[in-house]
Amino acid sequence: MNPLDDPRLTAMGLLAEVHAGLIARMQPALSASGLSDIDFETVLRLGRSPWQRLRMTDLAAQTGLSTSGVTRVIDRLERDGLVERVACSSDRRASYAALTDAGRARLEAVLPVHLRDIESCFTGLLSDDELTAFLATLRKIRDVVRPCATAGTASAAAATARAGEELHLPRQPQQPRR
Amino acid sequence: MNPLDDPRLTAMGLLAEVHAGLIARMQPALSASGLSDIDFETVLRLGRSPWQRLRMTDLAAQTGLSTSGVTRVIDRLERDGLVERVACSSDRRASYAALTDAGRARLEAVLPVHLRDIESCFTGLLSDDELTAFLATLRKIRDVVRPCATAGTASAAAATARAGEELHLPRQPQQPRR
DNA sequence: TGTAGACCTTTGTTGGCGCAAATATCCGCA
DNA sequence: TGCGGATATTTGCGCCAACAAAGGTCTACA
Repeated sequence: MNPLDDPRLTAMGLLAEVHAGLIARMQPALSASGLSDIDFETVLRLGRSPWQRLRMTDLAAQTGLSTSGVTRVIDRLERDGLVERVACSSDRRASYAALTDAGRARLEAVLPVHLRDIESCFTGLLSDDELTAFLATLRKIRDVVRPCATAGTASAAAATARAGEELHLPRQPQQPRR
Repeated sequence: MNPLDDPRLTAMGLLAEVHAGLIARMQPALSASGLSDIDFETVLRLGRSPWQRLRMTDLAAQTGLSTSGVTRVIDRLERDGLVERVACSSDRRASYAALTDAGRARLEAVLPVHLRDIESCFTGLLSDDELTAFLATLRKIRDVVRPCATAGTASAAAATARAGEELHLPRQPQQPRR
């Protein structure tokens, strides 16, 4: 049998195809709201974070972008008024990217149609049991390939101190990023 | 409940995270062989195709790249001697990208470690039943988001004529790509 | 206190990719 | 045969992101 038809390659290809296909399906609704893919992810992550803000570095860790990439994404979003930079009072090197009211509004405006997209191309295709099993499998893989993607979230902060009561979280010993 | 914590967003995020994480895990082995991610996909798809060749347009359809993107990928691979352009005898507009012996060798050299990577971060984590169910779910989604990603493959050609006997497959009525 | 090293962010540079336009070719139809 | 529209590939252009370097700041330790 041809080694190029190995079922592991097929499995990997299938996963990539599904991911790419889903992204392509979501794209139109997002760009209709003037948000690129990565813009949306950024704004969403900010919206989900305590005080709707995140340090640049944490945003980079969560999104997988380089820190310079984050700088420019926030440049664009700040130019459009969806995000603003806020100096960090406890560490003058750092700055927060904080969602503005306009950013929050933009996010909430796209959300319904985006959720409908996910529903119609993904979650809605599966039975409850099937979806549950699928997500459990994904989590199993995620825990192996991405052990530390929670920088700046409540759970990560809780690991070091009672979190969320002060905005300037103490530095935590970050696992080397490679 | 915060609409930003909708389980559909979580599901989508999980899938994206897994995909990105897996890609990141595969990267080192591939780039150690001098192949970028997209290079590897291209070479692999050529290797799997009849006569180890594919028309530029079909390659674009399979990879999701634009046709100009394919032009430049093949430019690079041809410069490195892994692929060569072959004129199509039945259609002087078209050209094939054909895997060279060096390309085939390069592909077979990376394959073992790449398969081991997939095994250790993905398929090897799951029981047989779990993997089967996972792939079935992926196929279900794939069929919805990507109904036509088989351009230039045997199955696609078989739909129009007894295929594979002549290299210059007859044009098939391509579903509009948008 | 002073200093070395780590850390956070930004900026210059480079390479990749999509879009639109240009060129060559094919095909159906009068 | 000759023409118009469709198709295959390439090229010019602009945007986006990674990498590397630079400047400012923090922290541990002597």
